[in-house]
Order: sequence, then structure tokens, then C-alpha cells
Amino acid sequence: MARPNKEEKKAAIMHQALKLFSKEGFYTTTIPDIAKSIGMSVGNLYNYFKSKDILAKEIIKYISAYLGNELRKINEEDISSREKIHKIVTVYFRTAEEKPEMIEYFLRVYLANREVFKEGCEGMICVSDFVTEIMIFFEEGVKKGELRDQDFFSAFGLFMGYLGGMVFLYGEHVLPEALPYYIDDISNNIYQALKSDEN
Amino acid sequence: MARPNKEEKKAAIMHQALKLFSKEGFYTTTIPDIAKSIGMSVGNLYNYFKSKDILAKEIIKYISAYLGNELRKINEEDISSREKIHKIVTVYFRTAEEKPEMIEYFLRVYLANREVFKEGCEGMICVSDFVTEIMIFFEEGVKKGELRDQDFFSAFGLFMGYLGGMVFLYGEHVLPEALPYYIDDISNNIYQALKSDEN
Amino acid sequence: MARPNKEEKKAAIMHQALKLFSKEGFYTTTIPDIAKSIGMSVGNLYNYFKSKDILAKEIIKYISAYLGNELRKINEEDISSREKIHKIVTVYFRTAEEKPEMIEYFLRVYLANREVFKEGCEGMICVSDFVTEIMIFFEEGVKKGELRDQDFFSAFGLFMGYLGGMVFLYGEHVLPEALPYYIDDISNNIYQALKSDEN
Amino acid sequence: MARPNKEEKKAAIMHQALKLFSKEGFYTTTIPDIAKSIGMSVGNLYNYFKSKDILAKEIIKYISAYLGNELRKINEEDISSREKIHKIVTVYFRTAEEKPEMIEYFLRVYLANREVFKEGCEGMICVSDFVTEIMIFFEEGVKKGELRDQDFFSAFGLFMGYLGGMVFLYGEHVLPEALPYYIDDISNNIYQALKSDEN
DNA sequence: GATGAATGAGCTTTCATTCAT
DNA sequence: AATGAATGAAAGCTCATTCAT
Repeated sequence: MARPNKEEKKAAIMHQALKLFSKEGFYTTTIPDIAKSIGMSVGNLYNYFKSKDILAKEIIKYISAYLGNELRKINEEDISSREKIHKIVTVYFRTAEEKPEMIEYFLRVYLANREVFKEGCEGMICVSDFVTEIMIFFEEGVKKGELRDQDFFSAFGLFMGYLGGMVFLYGEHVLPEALPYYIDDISNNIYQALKSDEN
Repeated sequence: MARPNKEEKKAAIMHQALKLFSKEGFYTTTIPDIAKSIGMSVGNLYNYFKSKDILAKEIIKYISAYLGNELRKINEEDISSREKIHKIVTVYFRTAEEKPEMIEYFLRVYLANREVFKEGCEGMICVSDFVTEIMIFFEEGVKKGELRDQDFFSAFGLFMGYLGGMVFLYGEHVLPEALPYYIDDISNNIYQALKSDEN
Repeated sequence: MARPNKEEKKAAIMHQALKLFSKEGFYTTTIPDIAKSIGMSVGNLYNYFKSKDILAKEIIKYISAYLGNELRKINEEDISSREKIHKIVTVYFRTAEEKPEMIEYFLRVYLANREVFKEGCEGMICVSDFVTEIMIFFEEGVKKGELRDQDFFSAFGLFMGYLGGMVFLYGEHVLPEALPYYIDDISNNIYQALKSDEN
Repeated sequence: MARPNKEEKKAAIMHQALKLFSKEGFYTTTIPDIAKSIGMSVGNLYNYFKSKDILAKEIIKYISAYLGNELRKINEEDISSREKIHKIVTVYFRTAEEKPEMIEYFLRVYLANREVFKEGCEGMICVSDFVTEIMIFFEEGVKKGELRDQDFFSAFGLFMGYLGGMVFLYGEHVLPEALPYYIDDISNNIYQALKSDEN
């Protein structure tokens, strides 16, 4: 088996840091914690990421690219907006269950620690891959006459806030059921909120 | 003018800590920062709150009580669920504009720093005042036949996630308009999602 | 005996840091070294000086003030420039023997670690007390016709470089005799170099 | 063009290290900095110099040899001591302007970081080439009756301290004129201080 | 000779908390 | 109640040096 190259090591660090940051919090996870979790020395970790902040920013970009890619696949399918909503909710919840650290990172690290992401992630540029796909979904639905032509942010906030809120409740263990249980209800709620009056 | 009594001092500390925690973050705000901002010594601050964590927990309870009280007033009014939704959104956004630190604290301190609130705020007991009023609103709407009888958490997540998401976008300065601009759209979206099929 | 007040503690820290910096070097002396040498905790030391650099700057200002004051006394005496030169050399060498750390600090810490003093000690403002007195000595000597009216820096460099060089050699243990042995020679050399042609 | 041999590589390393140490300081220049500045790997640099300290010591020996050689040429000329002084000052200042790193290294690295040169450069053995030439100049001047027969160190300190002091002031940008401007004044001052009484 | 990833001790600095006054 | 000096563990980060390739 080949020795892991530089890119693989970077990925391994990001993977572990993602897990620890999302589980333990950004400030309560130390660089030694991360290094130890991958059996690497502290000094060497700094050969891959120049600072803790930079590591955090690379991670959110990675997550955004990952989720954006999932959404892009859905956007490219030739199905109705209603079905797309259902698929998006499903993908989001599946991710939350299979890779909970990704969604948790988004909610608890990225959204919460503004000071860390202030420089280098202004506006939403570190999550633009993801935001862009939501935008595409929405605008195509409007163009097709399936969705009401409302303010984009009103629609975007609904999507992101709602899904994020559910995953948060899930993480808090206050939901009596697992996430898939809620997929139909939530997809329907979102569709009712966004659909054009004609439907 | 009377010397402030113990309760007033506690309130002053909580008020300043709330501002600082929400603006600067929990970990980036130090106890000396808080003490200095109210012209009090660190040692004395510890006479009122035994630890930074305890202070943080008292604050979230205070916010929950405050918002819960606002919602209770709406719940007690004799108006339709649709109107109540509009009022709730309005109150939430008004708070976000007038006392942004409250909503920011909820989103950025309470939701994000699980480790701080783990002990003492299990489940949602530190925000129960607020959650309870949402529950009352929802159940009464269902009982009156105005809202669809769906899973409570599906409805709660919609409310909280949506409103929180919008305020987050507002705080990020990515919204092209001020919050009141979105009230009608959002209230309508929520209503469409929650209303019973008969309507 | 009274408990040392804040100013006394600051002085004690500066005193010890001065000794250690001059003896061991700025970079090879650590903050824990300094703290330990005065039986103080690291954290508390930072209550008195916000950073290692700031501490270093305060020390050079203190030395400059001390030496400037010694020179001022000589300048105020009603004696010839030749006698003043002799007294200045004597004071400088006495200081180098009694408080060697002061002169060593000047030579080895202040002059050598430009990067540390760059901000806040631009030009010679952190040693102006001292430089000013040399300037006064020189200009008065010229006015009295005892010294040649040459470029100030040519004269200043002679004084400072010469004395500094001797103390450096002394510190290196390459001088076969103690410093006082050289006072007459050096004073004479300086006088010969600076005196007006009439004398 | 031939591949650079071992000696040429060593020279290249010393050249770059000299520049960096004198400009940025010994402790603030890292081995990777040096390696990068010559497009060489850190590991390979260690094939040429076993440690940072050893590199520093080789450099001072090189500088001493270079300056000593310049002085030797002057010593070999058949001119008066007065003229020799003028030439020495000229050479020193020319070096300070053309290769400022050499004189800066002497003043800021060698003289200041005793701990680095303690082992291996005891006394003045790492700068003996240079010191020896000054000694020869002085003793020949005395023998010829041109210079006063005073203590060697009193004379040496004058030379070295004075010239070093001027170059230091030059490096601090406090001199209103460039170095050549001061050559005559300073040469004259030194001559006045050293000349025999008969002249 | 050449590479540069890897090590890990050690640096400066911070900060929740305590406690003598 | 009130003060703020004092503590000390622990953080993020650096860097001379080594060594497998």
C-alpha cells in the first residue's frame, strides 16, 4: 500500500478536525487533540494548515462543495419541483444521519463562530457552492411555473432554517423519532409554502 | 436614589454579558471583559454568578422567559391562527432589530456551544417557556381546525428554523432588505405550510 | 514592612528582566525565567507588562533616564570640557562595573535586536534622555570655545562607540586590566579628538 | 558550466545566511528561511553546516578574514599612519555601504549574541584576522614615532567602537548625511587621539 | 548529495477562578 | 459586598534538527 501523499494527509486532517470541531466545539477542540486523533505531531499538522482558523475555513468550503454537489445532481434530474424538494430533504437528512458531523459543523461551527470566519468567508463565499444550487432549484421552479415568484431569501431561509432546525433538534435528542420519519411532513410543508397558487 | 440591590446587580451583569457573549462570542468574551463593562471587579462578579457557564445558562433562561412572555400575550388574543403567525413573526423580527443580542444569543451562543449548556439545560428545559408557547399556539390552532394536525416537531422546526435562519442571514448582512420587509412573505409561507387542508 | 505596591513590583520585574536579558540575551531569556527569578507566576507578570517586547522597551527607557540623569549632573557642574569628559568616562565605566547589566543591555539587547524596538522606539526616542545630555555637553563645550565645532554625530559616535566598545571588550574578558585603568587614556583620547585647535 | 562543488555551495549558504541574519536577526531567521532563499532543502543545508550556531561562527570568521585582508593591503602600503587611518575609515565605511550585511553582522549578530559564539569563539579568536591587522597598524605607527605609545586596547576600542558606532547610527537612519560625508572628520578625530605628541 | 515530512520540546500569551485584604 | 493581584494549567504556534526515501 502506498504511503499517503500530501493531499491524502490534508484530507485526513480535515476529516478528523471536522469530527472533533462539530462534536466538541471549535474552541474546546485543541490542535493537540486533532493531532493526537490522527497519530500525527502538532508541528507536522502545521505543515498542512497554517492555523486553526484556516483549517476551519477549509473545512466549511469542503462541506459546501460536498452538499452543493449532492444538490446539483438533484437539480439536473428531470423531475418536478415537488419531487426535488423531497429529494433535497432526503439528502440533507441522510447526510445528517450518515455524516452528522457535516451538518453539525455547518450549524455549530460555521454559523456560530462568526469571528473565526470573518476574514476569508465574507458574505457567504465559503458556502457559495451550496447556496448556488438552492438558488438554481428555486429559480428553475419559478420559471417552470411550479413555484411562486417570491423573494429568494424568504425561500432560502425557509429551506435552510427549517432543515437546520430539524437537524439541531435531532442532535439535541429531543425528536421522538429518527429524521427519516419527518421527511414527508417537512417536504410537504416546504412545498405548500413555496408552490405557485395555480397548483 | 436607592443603592441597587442584589437582584438589580445580577440583572445588570446578565444584561452586559448577554450583549458581549452575543456580539463577541462566548469563548472570546472574558470575565474581566464583562466586569469592566459594568465597572465592577471580577471578584465581585463571582459573588453573583459562581461561574461563566452558570452565567450563560441564566441568560438563556431569561431570554426564553422574555420571548415566552411575548408569545403568551399573542396566544391569549382572540384572533385566527393566521393572524397569530403574523404577530409571532413580527414580534420575533422586532426583537431581532431592537434587541438583536437576544436572538443572536439564542442562535450563536445557546445553540452552538452545546458543551456549555450540557449540564443543567438538558433537552430544552432552559428554553421551555418559549417552546411551550409555540406548542400552545400550535395545539390550539389544530383544535380550532385552522392548522393541520401534523407532528409537533415538524411544525416547531419550521417555525424556529425559519425565523432563526432569517435572522442569521440578517446578521450576516446578506439580506438586501431589512427584516420587516419579509414579514408578509414569511408569515404566508408558514401559514401555507401549517394550515389545514379545509382552508 | 509594607507590602510592595504596584510600582515597586513593576520595578522588581524590570530589574530582574534587565539582568537576565543582558546576561542571557533577549531571545534566550523566557518569560517563565523572569517570573521564576522573582518568585512570581507567569500570569501575574503579564498583569504588569502586556508583552515581552513592551517590557524590553520600558527597560531601555529606564536605563536611558538613569544614565541621562548621571550625565545631567555632570553637565550642571562648572568645570572645563576636559574635566567633563573625564567625569563622563568615569561615570560610564563605574556603571559598567557596578551595574554591568545596564550597559550590557544597551549594547546587546537594545542595539542588537532592532526588530524588538522597531515599533515604539523609532529613531532614538527611547534613549533620548541620554542622547540629549551628550548633545548638551558637546554644544556647551563648543560655545565655550573648548571644543571644535564639528558635526555632532561625528562627536557623538566617538563618545558612544568608544565607550561602548571598551565595555564590550571588558565583557568579553579580553581586557588585561579593569576598566578604571583605561579612564585616563580614553578621556585623553576623546579630548584630543574633540578639543578646539586653540587649546 | 560546472556543477557547483562543495565549497561553492557552502559559500552560497554563508552568503545568504549572512544577509538574513544581519537583516532579520539571528533568532528571527530560521533555517528554512535560509534554505528557501537559496532554493535548497533544509535537510541538505545540514549536510554543509551541522547546526545553526556553527553556521553563524563560520560566517563571522569569513567576515573577519575579509576585513582583515582589506586592512592588510593598507598596512602593506608605504604611507603615513595618518593616511592609513584615513584609508581604514574609508574601507570600513565603503564596506558598510556596499556590503552593509558584513558590518551589521559584526555589530548585531556577533557582538550581541554572546551565547551563540561562546563555545568556539572564546576571546576574539573568531575575529583575530581583523584584530591582528589593527594591532599591526598600531604597533608600526608607534615604532615609526607617528603614534603615541599607549595601551593597545585603548586604541583598539577607539577604532572599533567609533567606526561601529557610526555605522550603527547610519543603520538607524539617524545620520543626516551618508557615511562618506563623515570620513574626514572621523579620520581626523582618530588621528588626533592617537598621534604622538611630537606631531 | 538531496528532499521535505516529521518530531516535540518549548515559546509567548490567555483566562477562569481564588482569596487576602 | 467589594477589590484586583495572583495563580497555573493550557492554549496556539514555532523551529532546530532528524531521517526515511
